[in-house]
Amino acid sequence: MAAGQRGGWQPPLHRCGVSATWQAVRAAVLDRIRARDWPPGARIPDEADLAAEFGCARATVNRALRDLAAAGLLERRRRGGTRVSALPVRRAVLSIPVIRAEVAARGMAHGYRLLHDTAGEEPGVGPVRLVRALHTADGAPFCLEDRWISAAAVPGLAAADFAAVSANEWLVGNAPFTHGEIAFTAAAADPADARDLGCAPGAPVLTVLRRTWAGALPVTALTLTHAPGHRVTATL
Amino acid sequence: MAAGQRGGWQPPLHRCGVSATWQAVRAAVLDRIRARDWPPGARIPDEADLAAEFGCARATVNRALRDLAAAGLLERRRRGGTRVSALPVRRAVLSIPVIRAEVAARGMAHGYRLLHDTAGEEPGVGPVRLVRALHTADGAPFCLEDRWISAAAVPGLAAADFAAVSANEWLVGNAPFTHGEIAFTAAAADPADARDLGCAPGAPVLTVLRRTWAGALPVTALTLTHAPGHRVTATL
DNA sequence: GAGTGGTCTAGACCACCAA
DNA sequence: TGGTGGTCTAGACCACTCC
Repeated sequence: MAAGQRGGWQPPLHRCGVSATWQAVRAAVLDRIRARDWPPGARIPDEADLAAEFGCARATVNRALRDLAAAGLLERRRRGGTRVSALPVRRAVLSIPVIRAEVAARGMAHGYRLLHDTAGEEPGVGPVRLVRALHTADGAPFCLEDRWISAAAVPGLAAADFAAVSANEWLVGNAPFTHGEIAFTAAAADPADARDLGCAPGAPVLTVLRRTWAGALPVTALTLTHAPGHRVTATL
Repeated sequence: MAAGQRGGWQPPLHRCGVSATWQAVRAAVLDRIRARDWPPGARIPDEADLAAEFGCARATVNRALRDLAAAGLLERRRRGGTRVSALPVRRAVLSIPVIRAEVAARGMAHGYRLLHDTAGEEPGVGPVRLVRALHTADGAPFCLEDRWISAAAVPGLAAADFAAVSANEWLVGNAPFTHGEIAFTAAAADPADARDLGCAPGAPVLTVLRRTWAGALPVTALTLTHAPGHRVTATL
């Protein structure tokens, strides 16, 4: 679904109740699913029927049902109709801001220090720039950013000054990507990370691995090692 | 957008190229953003102008732009127009299947054992059922499920047999919720967790905290403690 | 083959908010 | 207050896929 529609929301009262909005249709369908009026696995009426029932256009019903399908509550197939998911795979939207914005959103002052910046070679990628930096929040270590950046995929890379602007932020504006993946895992802080993060060696730290591509070309891969206690949250 | 449209996709060739599809419009706009034809922060033409340019209906442009806004690449405001995000907050969609399905998706056999099941009281919630269970994958510990379930919010709770069906799965069909939150953090395995998971005490483990509500009523809260090495992944 | 969802169109009204 | 996005409509054609 459109993430922008999440959060506090008021139903628009167009046309003063003359006809249903797509949100109203979505709510009505959701109620029937939850009331087990339409039990898991059951097929629900087709769009034309629902449109007639709700007194709206088919396009309105379509939008409502598409939204519920995107949320994992319905499964739709051409010719096969629409069914209530038997085992709904709920989906949560994870926001991934620039680290500086993430720290600022917590009401803290963001700091940044470049730790290492060298040239290297990444197998299967070619020449890369290797960067390690520390982000701080109100002066305390927030997370370590370890990454390589492909020289081939990022024109102007050599000229970037990562002492002045974090690679995290510079890349946002200078290295567009088409797709990527992200993974979360727990790890024990290794001695170097522990030193830079100011925590005990072996302390459990949340690491975020991210990798992006521009088409078939790898752009960058990074590991964010967060200070102990860090949480990543999302809304269901 | 509809999740069903992700993945390998071929542009529909309706009308043999006479007019643009919304995906084509989205791709064209994306190209201009990436080419910095429309730099970060810049205002882009309004929907009517783009519709004229692409030779399609405004609704088609609207759908394309809404999709890009949902992905965090555009910011739209009535009267204010549409702008390219200066600091795009990328969004990733996290799938949250039932644990049994998650294990099965990895091609492993799911196992389940109830460890504890008692009545209790949760401050601010009232009487709850406290459940602790272990999920296994091919016989090896996969994750610990620790949760409370509100008796007030879940009719039929007392009759549920969590030795036969995991609470995780039973709740999917029996305790609909309206909203919830999820958080990831790294922790050190405490002695009890270490024993049940078969890992060393103090080992770094990924914990997932989840909490759901039905309207204003808390439904359940759980902690999933995953075996060391576990990863949670999503696509950008 | 035929039923269902996916999408496009052209027009319309409305809500919101920046100029 | 006017311009912009948000949405609805009624109709249409098409793609997919189950029967």
